Parts: sequence; C-alpha cells; structure tokens
Amino acid sequence: MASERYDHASVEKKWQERWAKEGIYRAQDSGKGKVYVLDMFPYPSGEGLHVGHPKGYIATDIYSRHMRMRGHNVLHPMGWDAFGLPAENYALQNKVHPRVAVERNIAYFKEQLAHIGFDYDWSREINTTDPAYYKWTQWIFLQLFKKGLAYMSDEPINWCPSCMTGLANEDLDGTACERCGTPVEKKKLPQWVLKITAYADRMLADLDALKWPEHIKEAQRNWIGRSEGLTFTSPVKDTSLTIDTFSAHFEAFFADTFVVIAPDHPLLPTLLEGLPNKEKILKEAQAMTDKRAAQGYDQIKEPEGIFTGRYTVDSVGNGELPIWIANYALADYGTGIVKCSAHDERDYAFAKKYNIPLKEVLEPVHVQKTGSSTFHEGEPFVEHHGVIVLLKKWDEDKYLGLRWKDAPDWGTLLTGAIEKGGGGEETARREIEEETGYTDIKSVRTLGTIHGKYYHVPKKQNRIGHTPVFVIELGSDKRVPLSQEEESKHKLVWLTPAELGSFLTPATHKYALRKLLGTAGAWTDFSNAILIEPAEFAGKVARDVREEVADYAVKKGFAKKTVTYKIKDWVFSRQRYWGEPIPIVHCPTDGPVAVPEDQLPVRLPEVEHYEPSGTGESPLANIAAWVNTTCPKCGGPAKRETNTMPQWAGSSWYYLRFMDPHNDHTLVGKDKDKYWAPVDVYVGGDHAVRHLIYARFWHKFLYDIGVVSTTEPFARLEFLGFILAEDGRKMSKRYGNVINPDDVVAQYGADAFRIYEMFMGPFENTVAWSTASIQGAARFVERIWKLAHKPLTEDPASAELESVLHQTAKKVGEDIEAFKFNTAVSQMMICLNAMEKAPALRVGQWKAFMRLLAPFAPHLAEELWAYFGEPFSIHTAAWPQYDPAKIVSNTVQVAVQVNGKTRASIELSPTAAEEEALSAARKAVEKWLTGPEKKAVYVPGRIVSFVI
RNA sequence: GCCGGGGUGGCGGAAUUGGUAGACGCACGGGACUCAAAAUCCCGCGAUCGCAAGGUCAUGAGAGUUCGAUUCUCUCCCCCGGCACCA
Repeated sequence: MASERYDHASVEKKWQERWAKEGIYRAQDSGKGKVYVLDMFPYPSGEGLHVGHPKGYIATDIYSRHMRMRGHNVLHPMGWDAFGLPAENYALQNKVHPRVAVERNIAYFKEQLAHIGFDYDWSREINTTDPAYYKWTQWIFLQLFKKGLAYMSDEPINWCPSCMTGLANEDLDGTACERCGTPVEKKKLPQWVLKITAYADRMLADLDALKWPEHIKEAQRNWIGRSEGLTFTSPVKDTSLTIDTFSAHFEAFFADTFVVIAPDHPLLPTLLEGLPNKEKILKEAQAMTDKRAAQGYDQIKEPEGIFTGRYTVDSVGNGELPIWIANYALADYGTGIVKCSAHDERDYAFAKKYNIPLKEVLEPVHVQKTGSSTFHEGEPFVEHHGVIVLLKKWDEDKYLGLRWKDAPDWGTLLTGAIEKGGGGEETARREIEEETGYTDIKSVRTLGTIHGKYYHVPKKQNRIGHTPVFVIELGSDKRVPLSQEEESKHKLVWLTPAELGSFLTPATHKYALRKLLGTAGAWTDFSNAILIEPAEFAGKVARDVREEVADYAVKKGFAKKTVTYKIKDWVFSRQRYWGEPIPIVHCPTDGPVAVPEDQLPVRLPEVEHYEPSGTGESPLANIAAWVNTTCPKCGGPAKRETNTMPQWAGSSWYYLRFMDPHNDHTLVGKDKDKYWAPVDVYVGGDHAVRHLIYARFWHKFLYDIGVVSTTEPFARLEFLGFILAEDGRKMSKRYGNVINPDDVVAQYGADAFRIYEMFMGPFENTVAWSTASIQGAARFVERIWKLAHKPLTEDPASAELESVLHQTAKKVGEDIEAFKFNTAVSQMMICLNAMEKAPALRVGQWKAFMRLLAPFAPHLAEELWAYFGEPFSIHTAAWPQYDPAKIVSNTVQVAVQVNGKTRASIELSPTAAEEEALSAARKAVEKWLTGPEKKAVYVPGRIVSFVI
C-alpha cells in the first residue's frame, strides 16, 4: 500500500464497489434530523455528461456527506427526466425508438456518474418515462381536471413550425421557440390548458419566505407580472355593447381623451358590426397583426392606428372618446382595450401622430439633481410661490435670459416671488418693469403651472416652488431707468430658443422652454406630479393619493379594482409522441371525460411512426386501435385524447416520488411526506422560471387537495454557475470543445476532479475550465498522500498547529453549509501547508484532517482512514468538533496607524489592556508622532490608531 | 427603459461585514536536486521610486461620512442576468 504515488484508479474502484455493496448511503424513512438534498435530475441526452454537469452533483455530494457525518439522516437521490422533445429528436435522428435510446443514454450517464464517486441512494432511482411513474403524473392531471384547473381552450396558441408542436409562453425566447430558435406562429388548436393563474397570488406571496437567490425570486416576480389597477366599463355609442378598459396608472383618468383596442382583439368584429367600412377596417387590422407577428412586438417603433368609427361614452365623464385600433395594444394583457391620455408616452405619440386632442391633469414636479441647487436629501421643503416669465423681444424671435453676476455659470429666465394676495400675471408685469425696465407689453399668455424641488442657496433651504409660466411679448424697446441695485445684479441677454436651451441652468426653466416649443412630451412620472383633477385631490402628488383616488373612483361608480397578471395559463398539450398521454376520453355526448383512476396508467402505445404529423395532430391519432374506446360515463363509442403532456410535467413533482418511490397506492405516502418534506436544499442552474414555477404550482395544488403537507416544495435553492469550455464558449459538440469527465477522472482521479470543480470559484459563478489549474488540485491530493506516509507522533500538540486545525474544522463545516466550497478547499490547503511545515504531526490531528477532507475527496480519505486502522467507513464517522478556545492564539499582530496610515505592527495579546496597548504602540511609531496627540483609538486584537 | 447581481494583480478569486487589501491556487521568474528533462522542494511575484532601510500610489471613476472605507451614502461609467410599447 505504501506506494510512492497515489494510484487513484484502483483506490477509487475498490471503494466505489464497497460503498455500493454495503449500502452505506441508503436513506432510512425515520429517525431524527432528516435532511433532503436534491439535484435537478438530468435529461439523459445522447451526448453524455461533460465536466459542467457534475458541478452541482459534487456540491450536493459534499453537502450530504457532511450532513451524514454530523449525524443527520440524509436523503440524496437521483433519477431521470426522460420524456420530451430532445429524446424524441435524438431517437428520430438515430433511427431508434425513444424508449431504447433513453435506456441506452441512462446507462451511459449512470456509468459516468459512478466514476466520480457520488453518494446517491440508487435504491430510489426514478424515471419519468416508467409507466409506474407516469401513472401518477396522469393522476395529478386528473385531479386538476376534476377541480376545473385543467380545461380545454380554443384560444390561438404559440406553434413552432419546426418542432411541430404547440408551446407554452414559458417555452418562448422572445417570439421564437426556445429550443430551435424558429419564430413561433399563432395557431388555433383545441388545447388543454392548466390554470396556473389561479395560483399566481400565492406563488408571489410565498416567494418572500424562501431561501432562494434574489435574482431567481425576481425573475419569478417579473414573470408573474402582477399589476393592480382599475377597470372602467363604458357603453359604446350607437350599439348595445360595453367595453372594459384596464389601467394601472389610473390616477390621471380625467385626462383620458381616446381609447385603443388591440388589432387582434376578439371583440373587434362585433364592435364594427353595422359600420359600412367594417370589412376594410378588419382587413387593415389583420395586416397590422401580421406585421407585428412578423417583426415581433419588441421591434415596433412607430405607433400605427386605424380609427374604428366608434365612440365610447366615458363612464368618468370625459365625454365621447373615439375608439382606435393601435399596433401597440396587446389583446392578451388586461382587457386588451385601453383608455389613453397625455400622461403615457405611447398614447401621447399616437395622439400627436393622428391629431387626437389631449388634456393634461398632471402638473410636472421637476427635481433639481445637478449643481449647487441640488435639493438636500432628508431636509424639509419650504413652499414657495412665484412666476416664470418667457419675455419675448419686439420684432424678433428672441427671449430674455438673465446672467447672474455673482454666479457666472448661472443662467435663468425672469422670475419673481408672488407677494401675499398678489396674482400671477400681476407679479409677472411688476417683475418685468422692476428688473428690466421694459413697459410696452403687447400680449400675455400662460403655459400652465410647473413645480420644482431645489435648494435655494441664498436662503439655505430646500424649496418646492409652484410657478405659473407666462409668455409675455414686448411691443417695443420702451424702457424706464433701472435702479442701481437691479442693474448690478444681472445682465440681460436676448437669446434665440436654441441658444436659450444651453443657457438655462434650472430644470424647471428648461422645461418651461420645452413647453413653449411644444417639445415637452408626455409627463409620466406620477411620483413627481401634482394632480389637478379630480378637484378633491387637487394639489396632491399623484402617487401619494393613489389608494384614495382608487377608492374615490369605486365609490363614484366609475370603476372596479382589478388585478392583472402577465403570466398566462399553462398550455399543456403537445402534438408529439414522446410524452405522457393525457388521460382523457372525448365522448360525443359527454364531452371530455376523465379516464377512471383504476385504469391508470394510460400507456403510451407502440407505434410504427412516431414522427410528428405537423398538422396539429399527435402521431397517436393514427392508431385507431388505441384511439377508439368507450366512454367511461355512457359506455358509448368515444376517442382518446391524442395529445401528450409537455416535458415539464414529470419534473413538476418528481422530488415527491423520491420520498416513496415504490408506493403503488399513492404518489407519496402521507407518513413519508410528513417525514421528508420539504426538500431542504435544492441545487441546479437554468430553469429559473419554468421548472421552478411549474413545480411550485403543482405543489400548492397537491397541498390544497391534501396530498402533501407543505406549501412550498424547495425550502432552499442554490443556483450554480456553469462551467464554460477553455475557450470561454459554451461547451458543445458543435464547437468541439467538450471535456468528458471520464477523461479527467482517468488522468487526475475523481478526488482531484471534485476538488478542482469546487475550488474554481464561488459556486454561483460561471468560470471557464482550465486544464492548467486542475494541476493544483492534483498536487494537493498527492501531497496529502505523501504526508500520510511520513512518521506521525503521539507527542503533545504544538499550540500553533492545533489552532490552525481547529480553525479549519470550523471554517470547512461552516463553508460547506453556506455552499462556499472554494474557501473551504482553500482553508484545507492552508491546513496542509501548516501540517507539512510543523515539526511534528500527531495521529489525532491527522485523523481529524482526514474527516474534514472526506466529503471532498471520499476515495482518498477512505483509503487513508483504513491505512490508519480505522473501521469502515469514514463517511459514517463523526464530523470533528472544534474548540473555540483553541482557535484564538496567545498573541496577534496589531496594526498601528498614525493619521490613518499604517506605520507599524506590534505583537499583543488579544485581550491586552488599553493602556498597555497604547504605550507599546506609541513606542513602535515614535518617529511618526511628530505633534500633539489629539485622539487614540484601540480595538483589541485589531488596531491602534493615533490622530496628531 | 425598469428590476436584480457585479467591477479587486497576468488569471480564478480571498478579506472575520468598518480595522495591516491581494489569503489560497494557477501562470510566471530565480535557485536546489538531475548527465539532462519531467516530477519534487525552496525563494520571489500589484505599480512605482530607491543599492537598501524605507517611501509613495493602488479595490471601475468622482465626491461624502469616519481616526480608519474593497466594505457605508450619493452621482456617474462599464459588464452579466431577468422583464419589456404589460397600459
């Protein structure tokens, strides 16, 4: 055994066989301290594993081994997610039956996994394509059907012409099929749809308590896309119809001047009924829909519209509003019809293009964010009333600017404070005469009121200014002389609007100019806007009175409070062969009828051709013997549902089956669920939305019907970063840059491979594979092997080495629990360095180190454990306890700073008294203490800081 | 555009949550062993000035708080991820 080098191949084989034979990783269904550790189970593709796949499995392996050593009853299972398109496509390409292909692929995957030395409990292995498994997938579908949560729909669905199947919204990448990149089409097909929207609120609310990465929770919140608002109902003039419009920015509803409807809205033909040009409009609307589908919603830049000829009588009292068809309106969001106003960018642009009149009910509040007048955060605001004057020169398109003499970079318009009881126009006229001397006023008009938040430098206060804007034109240069004081304050300059644009400093003045030029656009910032209608809320910030406005609208009978979601019900039918048959029979008299539960599973029949038909019919439709059946209700002739379930069905509940994989009576026994649920740690990448949202949906449903006892399936989720190929690209057969773990294990050994993958960087980071860097892990393994064969001692331990070991025991344990494997490995390397350098190494210290190493390098640790005469197996041995007292050493290096700069380092006891520390520190930095000492800070064990 | 996460040597990355920035590893340079190479071991390794002792500058940029900032606050720039004419 005491060979020179570590012969990893034979050591690994030996222990892998022994572990399997003795079944040391088998989970018991009872006992204290259960821990359920789960990987996202793989899709057994024909290409086998590359080195990126096992990263998550190594992490759960280390975590579960560590928990087992801490005395927990650990469940760490593995299985296969083998239904779905990739398996079917692979089978089609290689001219084998998908079942055969899947079996072959699983065997290869399993062999590859075995080489890495995982602690899976293979007695619980499951496979989603096994009839004994999919029986329960079908059973769940039947329960959904019985509760009305699985229903048939005729709504057009996303159809991928390349994959020849319908897809759910979640299966899209923008407007293309996520799998093959082909743009999807809208296709009308009768579909099974699952009512995931019924669970949207609960899925949203329960996210908060989950120990999941923030970006995944956020992705789910975005996907659910909950939006609260009001729905207004108004009659359509000259018809018996009413329309509903949804608005989330309803505070400004008195500004609504027109209505838009989506070009593909189902109500459109009815709406146009009786109009002479109905057909023409419908044709144009269809063209708009087609154009939008061709280029994708996100490519629409230019608003386009068609007037329908209809008007709605606004329930709020805004009069008769014209109804337009607009290319930016979406039929499947909200009600598909929107009331529009000047306070929305798209609506504004649309109205401008088609000369639809607009009305404003929000006055902008400009917040000064640059320069010396930037408002001071947290300080109160003082109300200030004034005027802004755009003074137009006689005979010329130039306006008056003021350049301030005591602030040369400060350019403004003419302004003035409104004195008590004074009016705006009166103030404006007075200011013109006082500040400029001009007296010949030809005309006065107003551009409305604007508001500003800024810091008033002379008075040293935050202000919120309320200022009507006047445009005043002079008739001539008639002037009275200015006072000395006014003359000295600022210089008058006449500027063209373009010049004024760069001349003006305050945000409010710039906006006044844009108002004058008509380039101000829509004001859409409701948090910085003063409402002027309804009168009850005049003068209030729109966002601040949102709830009150909603209550007001409801009370007045204008609207109902409603909630809409971006998430759509889950399109659940696939027109492909390789999936779970949907357990439904279609009867001409009874409609869709559930297959009785005792007839489950509905087995996937053998077919000669399982190629997709492309007609929207599943390949199963051609098997008359299978399709034709009798109705379970009336006994008459009926046909089986021929669509299959999507790939995501089997994976939406598999974690439950691992708890009780062989149960024939129920999908999971109540006692088993009670004991094992929930999954304590779930590890995987990708699938931020789809799998994780589908599984949460099904789980909540199963909770509601009493099958499971928890409301969430995965208490904690650790998201892994991928491993890229050495060239920085994705690892793919296409690029020829795939690295097979078998080769790595053969060359460096499984343990070096495992350690390297964990040491590459933080678990959640995506890092490129480096053949050079794996050498470091291999050297680490070799050095441990070497040190094990050096003489050990029974002598008393050196305090220093003892401290490092206890630190290592603490850090490795804590880091494993926190999924910080990279720093755990680093600490073991520090420990090995210390052991190599130590004058003597005790047997007990070495054995403790072996146990810390065991989760990372299970083969090496097991071999050396046996070498030191310990009983099989190290993986069931107890995790080393650390002694906090031993971690603290007698002396520490304390830095000494003078005026914030580190000047020396002194050795002190971590508990040294302040006086002692200060005098030692003073001595060490004597030459820097060149002035009287103003202050001295002492943080025991860390730092001494002097200020002179 | 909105939201989430980031920006530290040649590279992957540490930093006890405000206390000596660069742990650990890779790469690189020098040395030992060797006939030689590999492997192994020892030393060095942010920039800059200096023979050295030592100094100065450095965690995307700029400000602020503090005795002290990679860490906290604000503004800006850049990268990654999610959502997106979503009313």
